[in-house]
Formats: sequence, C-alpha cells, structure tokens
Amino acid sequence: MTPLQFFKCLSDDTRLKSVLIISQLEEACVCDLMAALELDQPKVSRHLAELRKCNILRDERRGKWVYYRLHEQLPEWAKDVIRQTVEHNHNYFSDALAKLNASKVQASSC
Amino acid sequence: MTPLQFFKCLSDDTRLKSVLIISQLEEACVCDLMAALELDQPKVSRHLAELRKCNILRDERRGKWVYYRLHEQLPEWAKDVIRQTVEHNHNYFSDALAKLNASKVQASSC
DNA sequence: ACCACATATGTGAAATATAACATATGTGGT
DNA sequence: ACCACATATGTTATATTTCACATATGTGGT
Repeated sequence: MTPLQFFKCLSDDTRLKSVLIISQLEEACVCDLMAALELDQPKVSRHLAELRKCNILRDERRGKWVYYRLHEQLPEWAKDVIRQTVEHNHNYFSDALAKLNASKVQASSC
Repeated sequence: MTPLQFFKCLSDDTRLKSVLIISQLEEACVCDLMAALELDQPKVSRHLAELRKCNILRDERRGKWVYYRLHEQLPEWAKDVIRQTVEHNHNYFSDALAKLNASKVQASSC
C-alpha cells in the first residue's frame, strides 16, 4: 500500500471517523457505526468496503453481524499514524462515540 | 486544523510528495519541486498554495524565489505523521529526490 | 522605465469521488 | 421453506477536485 492510497482512504469524514472509532474500541460492527455517525446502512457499508479494499480494515462475520477491526498486516508506520491521530484528536470523534454509547444503553441496539 | 483537513491535504500525489521532500530537505523552492516532480509551474504553485492555506507549509520569499518549509505551528501529532511517512516510505519519493539532485548538478538550476 | 525570470491565481473543462435509491446476498429463527 | 434482520453492491445523479491555459504579481538587473 502506498502512502498516497493510505491518506486518500483517510480523507473522508465517514471513513476517518470509522477508523478512529474502530481503533479506539478495537472493533465495531456496521450497526455500531451507523449509530455513531447517524448515517444510513449503505453509506456506512460502502465506506467500510473501501477501507477493506486498501487493507486498512479487515472484516469478520459473527452471525448476522460483521465486525471490523484494524488490519493486522497494516504497516507499523500506518498503525502509528492512526494511533497518533486518535490520541490527539479525541474531540473530532467524541460526539460519535457518545452516540454509539447512547445507542448501546437502549436494549434495541445490535 | 482538523485531522480531516490534514489528511485531505496529503491525499494528492503532488502535495504528498512535496510535503515529504520538503520535510526531508528542510526547505525547497518552487523550481526545486518543479524539477523533482517534473510538473509545470502553475500546477506546483497551486498545490503549494493549498498546503499553505491549511497551515501545513509556510512560505518565505528570498529574492526571486519562494522557499517552502513545514509550518512551525503544525501540531506535533501532524509533524509526527509526516516524519513517520518520510522514514518508512522513502521509495515513494526517492525518484523525485533524484531528479531534484540531477537538476542541481546542472548550473542551470534556480 | 523596461525586461527577464520566478511565482501566483482566475476561469471553465475534465476527471474523480460521493451520494441516493433500489436491489441483492447472507444468516438465524420458526 | 419462509421471514426478519444485517450487510453488501449496482447504477445513475450530483458534488468536489484537479487540470489546462491564460494572465497577473513580484523581484532584481540594465
């Protein structure tokens, strides 16, 4: 993966927030991200597909749900970039995390 | 500067290579980057303007030339991201560096 | 004042990315 | 076999980004 591909993948609000949330929580399923970002399912799914294609995320189906986490084989420098971004930009995605948690409290969540 | 703005700025080949070259060399002028990237002047200049606008680079005129370097006030996490990218992706921009050096050898350079 | 050179920017065309809506696939339960 | 739910993707419209060309600004030398 070239650094250009990597940065292109992170240069969209939905994708960047998804990656940061997943990095912080270890993993998240599609419906988690729908709740966190308040977006419809196809939109979230499509952006996750893109992150999968460039090997930033990997997916794992468990029953009806598909869980995403950082790809193990992501180069170390890229993992570091994500870590740094998470640590120093919490306010960029804290709203999204709060909405995710709020949805978890209600039993209706996935 | 939001992380999204930052990554958007780095998600173009010309801009990313410019930033990596400048980071490695401390500074570079527009004609250096034209030689390194083999691009026409307006194209280089426009991309540098964008990097200036989001405070990734700062410019400094010295005579006829304008030199660009990393903006001092760039957040540390962002500087780290650039450093990591330079260190672990030298092959992404080594061709460009070689072309820059080749042009310097010839007295005709800026 | 003029000229040569270095750099910046205005503007419309072309390319690219994102969205929106519909529809398909996959899974577990009855 | 069927249904409900979770997720993925095809397709066209729309928005955004990048390019190309022309032109403007800024600087030093004569």
